[in-house]
Amino acid sequence: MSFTSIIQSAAIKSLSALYGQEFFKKDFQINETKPEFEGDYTIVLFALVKALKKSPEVLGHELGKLLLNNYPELFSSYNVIKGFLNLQIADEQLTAILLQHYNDENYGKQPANQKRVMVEYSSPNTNKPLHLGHLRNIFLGWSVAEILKANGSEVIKSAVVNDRGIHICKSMIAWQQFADGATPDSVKEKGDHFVGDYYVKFNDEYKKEVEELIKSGSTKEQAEKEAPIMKKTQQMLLDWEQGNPGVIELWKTMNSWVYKGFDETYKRIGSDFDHTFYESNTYLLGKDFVREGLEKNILFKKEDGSVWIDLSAENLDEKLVLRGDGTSVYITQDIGLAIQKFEEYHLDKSIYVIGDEQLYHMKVLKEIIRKLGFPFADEIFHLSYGMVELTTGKMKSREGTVVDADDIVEEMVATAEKHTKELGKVNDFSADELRELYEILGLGAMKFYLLRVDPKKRMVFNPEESIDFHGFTGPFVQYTYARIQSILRKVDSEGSVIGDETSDISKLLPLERQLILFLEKYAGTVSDAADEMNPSLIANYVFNLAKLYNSFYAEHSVANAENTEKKNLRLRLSVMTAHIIKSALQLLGIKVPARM
RNA sequence: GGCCCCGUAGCUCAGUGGAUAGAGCAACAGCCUUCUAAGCUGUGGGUCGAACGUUCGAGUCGUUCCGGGGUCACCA
Repeated sequence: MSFTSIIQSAAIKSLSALYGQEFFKKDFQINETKPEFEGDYTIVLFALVKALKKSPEVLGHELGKLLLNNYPELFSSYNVIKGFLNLQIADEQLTAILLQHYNDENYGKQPANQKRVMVEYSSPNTNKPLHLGHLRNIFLGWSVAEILKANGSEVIKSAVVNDRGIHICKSMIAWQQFADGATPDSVKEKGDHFVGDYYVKFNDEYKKEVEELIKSGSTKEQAEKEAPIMKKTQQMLLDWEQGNPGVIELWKTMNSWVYKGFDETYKRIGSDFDHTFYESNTYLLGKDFVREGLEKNILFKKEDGSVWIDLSAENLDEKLVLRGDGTSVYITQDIGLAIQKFEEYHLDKSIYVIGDEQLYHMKVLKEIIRKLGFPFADEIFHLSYGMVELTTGKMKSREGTVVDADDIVEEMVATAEKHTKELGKVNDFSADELRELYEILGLGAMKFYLLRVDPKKRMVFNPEESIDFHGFTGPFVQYTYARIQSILRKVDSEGSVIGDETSDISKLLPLERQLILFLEKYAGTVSDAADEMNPSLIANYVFNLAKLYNSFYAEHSVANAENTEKKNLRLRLSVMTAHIIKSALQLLGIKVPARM
């Protein structure tokens, strides 16, 4: 149990004893004491003043005295300033916590809670390579999945691959028309980039044809419909839906190129999935539910045969759920897949990591499922995140203003190499060890950068300035870990071990106290991050922990401490800090180096 | 236009109704004979977009306005 909740219940009991009435959590607040005041935790008394008709000062002293009296092992002193009762935690309590947890690599993790959750993320189209926006999505989804696991849930990581549809046919047509039989192998290009090139070629050619048609007298609208390459593409989509063997063969071949490229990227960035759904398998799902919805009068049919849902009562207007010709739109299959997920996997919760541009779409989806009468509608959760924008504006693949995922990863790894060589601290590493270190640092910088901000907020990336390795960054935290390992190696080589004495621990110095108090908060942070599905809470916590440890490190020597007791205390502090850094970074998908 | 999100230091961001609003970057000044200087310490930098309201107390809650973005397709 965290200090905050221990203090909370202690205060509730003491207040009831003092004033003979019941109190609850919501009746007062517990905060961390601001650094300019003496104390560790603060009970804010204002809210109690009215109910008890006592001045905050009197109240504070009465409560403070009783707390100290009733919990002498927990509190060592208190003071009252205005309406704030500041409490100091006893040193013995802090050292006890340290002793209990310092060597527990699972500190902060919760036992299984019998909840099964699916997290869907990544969900790329198979017609172009991944870009920076996908990376935010992937890192976010992966991290949230790990955070939920740490809190005891069973998590299924899933991806939906958008592998069919008109956009896929565009690359296929362009390949037929321009590739002259080229393959990723023949031109030595990564498969997803190779296919992406033909998607771009399609758009170039399409634009050219439209312009020519306009020149020869067509209107813009006509030209866009009549352009030969577009007509061919639409025909190909029909052929695909009818299972034309040649088209299916080409589709399979080109998709396999893309998958190979994606797999390479996923492997490098450390992303994985327990299950992949393919849109080509699921796009027909949902039609049955549309029929059911019509029977139940949840949906209605317009004169032209198209099917709609009226959500104007929910402020969501009318939404099309099936085309007039009976074919699916996006939401049709989403309805089907959403239901299939719950029924097949017996989920308690289904999380979708999707950009905030689809907020409306996801609200509608949830509402439709609710109206269809499925009780799990409330357990569909859209984890929406803001777009990654460039200083020059939005990323658009068609206009070539995207930051390619493979490129940026490569750049980060190269930057890690440059810094490492300049510092020259690991000149004895083998080539393999160096390569591994560069990956750990480069990806650490990249992931931390994308995860340290609140997912909900859109973020700006400046391609001109490379991502930093100093300050509020992954490498800063990794560096702190490496420093601790260095201490532990030194102590180990001297043949010392951490003693198991518990008595005679001298008074804690301010930075030692602060560190223990901060380490204690890790479990609460992991739990908050899970409740809010927000990895940035972990990133902020672990950065502040590293910062605090670095101050401690600069101020006090561990290996050459004043005496054995201090040395043991500081070794424990260091070991626990290292464990938590490793654990927290793992939740962000970031690895730690033993040296850097 | 309807609905939704966002405006905090020059830049990128924390701040979950409580005390004099905090970090990182950038700028400036110090600190390596001692466990890794990718570090530490310090200085400067703010009408929290604006106004009104609720409250003992508002960056945080409410209303209105201003500025930016998203979305409202028989697109995906």
